[in-house]
Amino acid sequence: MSWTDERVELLKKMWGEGQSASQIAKELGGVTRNAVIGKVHRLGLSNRTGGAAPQATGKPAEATAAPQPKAKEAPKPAPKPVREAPAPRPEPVVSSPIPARKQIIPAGQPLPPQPSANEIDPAALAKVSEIEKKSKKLSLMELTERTCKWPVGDPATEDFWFCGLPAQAGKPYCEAHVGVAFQPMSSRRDRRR
DNA sequence: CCCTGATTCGC
DNA sequence: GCGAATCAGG
Repeated sequence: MSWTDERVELLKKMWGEGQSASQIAKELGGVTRNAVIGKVHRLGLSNRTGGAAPQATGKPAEATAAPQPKAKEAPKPAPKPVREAPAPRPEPVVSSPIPARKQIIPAGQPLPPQPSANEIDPAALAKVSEIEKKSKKLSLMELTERTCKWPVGDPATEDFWFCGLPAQAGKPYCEAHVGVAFQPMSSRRDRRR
């Protein structure tokens, strides 16, 4: 595989979105995460750690200030007659008059219980809410053995994805979701019969 | 152990 | 330019 314009473009896009190199590699196909990282660096992307780029072991340790031969402005006249105007935004998908909360039980394996009126650590719930913002929003096919398979949103709409954050080894969920998925069965009052 | 990006260097 | 190997860390 070679770095065609389209592939590079996708690389830039995904990298910009904060996707990991390995995920980008998987998306592109035919390349490893190393290839992606290498390309990222060659393209001049990477962290803008304006500060310092500390080397590994104290090997090199020289070159105080790298000379920047970039004395010219970035010419951006590229009219790029290719392609039409970028697609607008197929956004307005959800927003149907969905009554409060749907209690859909999709056929298939029993999905983990969505946080509801259950008795779960408020702290754990808060953590879940927080990490959901950072979720990779993976589709079903993008899940791997080591990505969090916690479903988010409503499976009946487009507003649905899987957490996708790195799952703990052996576990199906990431750290936060493991917290709410596996309860240390505490709030179960001794129910004598 | 799983993962992350960063760097090196032969090709 | 490319990317596997390696490194350094979480």
